[in-house]
Amino acid sequence: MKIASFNVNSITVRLTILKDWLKNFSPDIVLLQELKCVGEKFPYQELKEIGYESLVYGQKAYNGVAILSKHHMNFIKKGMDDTQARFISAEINGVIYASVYVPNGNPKETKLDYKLKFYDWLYEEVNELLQSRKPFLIGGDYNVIIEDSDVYNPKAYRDDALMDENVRKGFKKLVNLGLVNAFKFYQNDNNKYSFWNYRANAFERNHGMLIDHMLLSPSLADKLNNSYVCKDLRGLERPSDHTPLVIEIDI
Amino acid sequence: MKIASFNVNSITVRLTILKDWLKNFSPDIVLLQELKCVGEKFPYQELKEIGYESLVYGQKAYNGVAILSKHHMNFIKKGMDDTQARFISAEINGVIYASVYVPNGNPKETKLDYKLKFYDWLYEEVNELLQSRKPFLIGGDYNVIIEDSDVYNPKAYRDDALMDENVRKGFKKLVNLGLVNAFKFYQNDNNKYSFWNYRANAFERNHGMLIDHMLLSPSLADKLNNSYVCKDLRGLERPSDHTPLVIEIDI
DNA sequence: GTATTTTAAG
DNA sequence: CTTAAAATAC
Repeated sequence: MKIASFNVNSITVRLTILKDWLKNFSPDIVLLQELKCVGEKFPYQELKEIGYESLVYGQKAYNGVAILSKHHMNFIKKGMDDTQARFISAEINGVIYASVYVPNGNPKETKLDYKLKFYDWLYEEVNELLQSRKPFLIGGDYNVIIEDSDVYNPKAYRDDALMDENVRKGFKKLVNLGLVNAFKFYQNDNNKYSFWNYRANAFERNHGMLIDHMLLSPSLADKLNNSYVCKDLRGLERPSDHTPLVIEIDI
Repeated sequence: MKIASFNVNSITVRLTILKDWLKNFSPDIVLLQELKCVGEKFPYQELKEIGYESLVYGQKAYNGVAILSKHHMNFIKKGMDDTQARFISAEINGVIYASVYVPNGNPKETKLDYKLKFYDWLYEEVNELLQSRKPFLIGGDYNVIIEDSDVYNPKAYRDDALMDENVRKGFKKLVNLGLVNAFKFYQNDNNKYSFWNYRANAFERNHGMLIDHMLLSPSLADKLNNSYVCKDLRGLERPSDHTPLVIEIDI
């Protein structure tokens, strides 16, 4: 079973790339972020025609998350609040899947607090999920560089909200609840980053970073077989600045 | 010889339509309005490659006029002032050609005055041209509906700056200096309008108006053979809201 | 650098 | 309705 997380940076602009990828790559479940699209305008029908049901928490100009699935889904919840659509979860065949878009947090003066508050909220969510005793997975754009080797030039990001000490702690606290950061077990020089800035030919120069992650409950982690990014999508015409991050599990 | 006036509503967006038309229709001289483009970004080279020299009075977001010619041009002047690029003139084989983009004048409360001032300025320009004793032609978007039959629904425009009494007088004063309003001699039910609003399927319903005009000095008017609009351009993908207005003269 | 919104102009 | 710009976000 293939499960992917993909920050599309506008579902509208990326629809062709997304559909082509779904058709060729055929993931079972896809967690989407940065739809930049309200629910009413989400392309439900176009995705249904190629075999995917959609569950959407949309928003006007920013944010917006969704879950696509080949299998039947039961909606669970949206979060963190009504003002920013950054979390949605669903149950599929007894497993809970969540798509998360953590705030970027820059500039720190005005936006870091909300990001840290979001991490606190996410911590409580994971706690609830653990108490449910169901297997689960939370994938998405966590907007955190968890270690210096995850970015081409860590010094340039020293003061960025992506590398903020408390943000890193927020992420680490999640993992330390007993989750498995799936991609980290398969990361290597050719499978290292999930994001390349649009500016300054960052992709061509491989000036990327890893900010998308897939966190698995212990029961799911037992079945983990592989994890990688679909780097080729970043080289297409009008790409997202993120690539899909994929895990393969034995269910 | 075919001479055309065409409000392109952005030279950038209309470049393909314009070039295709130039190649197929092959006018000798084209007066352009609403370039919405600064001189530095004008597509001189692309037009030169298909046989046209360009003389441009550009402006950033609005206005902007130009003259395209297959024949050698001598620049004469730009006007009316430095703040709004709405007039440019050149001499070609002893004849003076001017491209004019009269202000729309709506809302009247704030913009009619400048429009009337522009008509006054144009009146002085025509006087100077008459005194030069050279044949001349001033074509463009005059933003005036000179008679009620020139618009599909005159009542709806009763209070519009396009039908303002003083605007009509301003235009009539120009003509009364002894100019010939070329299109009027050939206007008929199939050759009636030069503009259709983008809104409400105006073109499909033929809800158009005539606001582009070509005014000829008496010496040129003697050689006038025909005048018409290239209505087909309005039916293309991403058209201008105006069509080219053409005259044919015997020189 | 890419994408969306808002505003202005028509 | 279409275009362009400016502002915002990332």
